[in-house]
Amino acid sequence: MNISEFAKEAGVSVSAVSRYFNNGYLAEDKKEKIEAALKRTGYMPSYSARAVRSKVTKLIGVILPKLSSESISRVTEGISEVLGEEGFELLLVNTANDYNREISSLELFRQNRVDGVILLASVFTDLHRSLLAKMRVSVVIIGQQLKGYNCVCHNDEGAAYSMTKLMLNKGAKQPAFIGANPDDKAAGLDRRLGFERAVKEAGLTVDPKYCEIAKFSMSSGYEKARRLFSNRLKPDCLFCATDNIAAGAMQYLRENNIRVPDDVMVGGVGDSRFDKVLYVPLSTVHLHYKTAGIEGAKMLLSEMKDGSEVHRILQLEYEIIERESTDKHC
Amino acid sequence: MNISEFAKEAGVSVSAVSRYFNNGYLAEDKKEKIEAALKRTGYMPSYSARAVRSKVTKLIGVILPKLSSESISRVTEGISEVLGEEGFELLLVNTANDYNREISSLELFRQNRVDGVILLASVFTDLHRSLLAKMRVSVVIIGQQLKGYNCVCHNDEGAAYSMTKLMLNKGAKQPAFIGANPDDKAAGLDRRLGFERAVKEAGLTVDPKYCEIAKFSMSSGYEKARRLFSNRLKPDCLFCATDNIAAGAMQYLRENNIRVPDDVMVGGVGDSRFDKVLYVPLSTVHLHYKTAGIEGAKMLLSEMKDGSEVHRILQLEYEIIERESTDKHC
DNA sequence: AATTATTATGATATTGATTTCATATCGTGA
DNA sequence: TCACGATATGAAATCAATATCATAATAATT
Repeated sequence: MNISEFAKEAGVSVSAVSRYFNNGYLAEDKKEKIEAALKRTGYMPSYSARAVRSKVTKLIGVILPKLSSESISRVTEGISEVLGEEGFELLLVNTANDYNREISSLELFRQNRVDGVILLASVFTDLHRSLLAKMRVSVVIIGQQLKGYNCVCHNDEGAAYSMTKLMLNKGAKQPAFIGANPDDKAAGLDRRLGFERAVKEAGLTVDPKYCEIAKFSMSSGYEKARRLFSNRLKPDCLFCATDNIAAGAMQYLRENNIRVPDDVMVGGVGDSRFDKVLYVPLSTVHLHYKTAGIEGAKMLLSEMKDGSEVHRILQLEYEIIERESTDKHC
Repeated sequence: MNISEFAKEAGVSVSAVSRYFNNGYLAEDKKEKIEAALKRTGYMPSYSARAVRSKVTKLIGVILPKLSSESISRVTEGISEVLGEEGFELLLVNTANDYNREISSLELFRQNRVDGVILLASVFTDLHRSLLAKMRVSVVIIGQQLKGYNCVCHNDEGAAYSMTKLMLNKGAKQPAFIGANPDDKAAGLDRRLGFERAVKEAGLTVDPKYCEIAKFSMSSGYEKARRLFSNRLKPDCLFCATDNIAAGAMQYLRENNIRVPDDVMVGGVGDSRFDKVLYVPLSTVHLHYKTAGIEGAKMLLSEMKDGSEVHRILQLEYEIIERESTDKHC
């Protein structure tokens, strides 16, 4: 059933029906006629047709590297909370860390499918930049910084610095590092730089033999810990770029009777749900993931409203959470 | 820029452009003209306009009770994998366990917004049923059973039964239970029934004093464990309806020097990532969440293709994973 | 060679809504 | 009483695409 059939059924004009759904001038008796007919027929206006004429889809495209990650789903929850409030729905694309899917979904969002885009990318290439430039809708980037766009990001360098410093302050002399791919500027590069700054500031040197790069999984953390500890290397503190990596690494330590924190202190980033129930509760850095989602969504809404060309970068701070894994007295 | 402006720019007819994007008959030289013009202009056809005429949105509505849950995000990952393959995108609605949002998103999906719907509901009311009946697109339900619809669900009763039985077989005589809201048929009621069947089969009785209902969170599990163990009650095995609840409960046991498994065995459901890195690795039941998403999506695709009125229920089986938390010898 | 199939074409109708426009009615202040 | 703004109305134009249709040009089959 379409609007004109429905209008006939209700005994009013097509315009009246449209006005009913769009808060135009409409006499009370017509409203009643329409409401009665709505109950009889269950008619609903077509969103696609509405979108053609009014150019509003009430859809926001959200591009994610994966779905089953605690940090990402917290961001998404924040986004969904704010946008849901304003009557927007999310068109979610899971790129599964696949570069091509990321590109093709940006293409997709150029087809008048969405009113705005929120991008949680990990890597930016030239192709990303050129596609983003072609976008005709507002774009907000969460988790990374890109000049010319509204961004919400975390102080990754600071978070890594503080956590490493916390361990070095307790007397550690041989720091080790398990990080992420440095192409990922935030979680990979910046957290590495924070680690290095703390090490250098403590008058120590960053030894590449004590540094590993892992994937974002527990099993990868386990594997890299094996490489770090199975040689004659003897790190006395270990900074991991994510809690998942840290949890995997600690599993290796446990299986090999390396005591935490007595033999090695361990620190992570992310404040994952499981941190406090690990066999040694894990010290970590809380990053405001949900807040990032909330603020990113608000930024998008305001950019969509003003159409302002001024872009700003909102960097959220962090909080150190100390638990037993770094509870050592010098 | 719209199709007719673009057609003029490319020097071909509007029909030719439409055929180019829809694999109709088209001569090679026109294809080339169009491709050249595409590069020059960056034209993209409007999806909304296309949807009005062709009644295909290439969008699947997915209704979830929350985003930041490991089990749910695994289901979603499975869904996204299969549907992405077929060129569908997900219109995600996070109901945040809010009954009204669930209803309103079903309403939303009646407005020709999506080609199909996947519903991960926990509770079914009459209003749910009547709205589902009004749906003009295919619907698949994941995680619960509802007559008249294609469903993919887990053997929740069996999973709970087997895990409880495992503990009782090791000599436990005083079983305890921390479950979920029984309005949630699958995770609440069925897992409770499985627990009860195992208890009765072992010749024991289900004592309500040893049963608690928790929310789906670690902190709620902690709280309910406190209530269970702080009285003079002395359970020697504890079945929890989810791993999150179990992890919270174990945290309480640890803080109160109640040994696992020596004093109490603990079993959960869900095979969460963190299970094996808990201070006592947790025995659990693996439910095929991702498979549920994959199979649900496939069901939806085939229902959309045939438009068949035959509905089937696919019940996925489970696998017991034994770890230290139940590793006790009688 | 005649007859079908297949490929190819572009004008026009159609989809289901909103927007515009010309016009009518009503209450209120000058 | 007149003029003006606010309220109200429905026909028709518009949005950006696809579907239909009538028709032409090849290719394949008898």
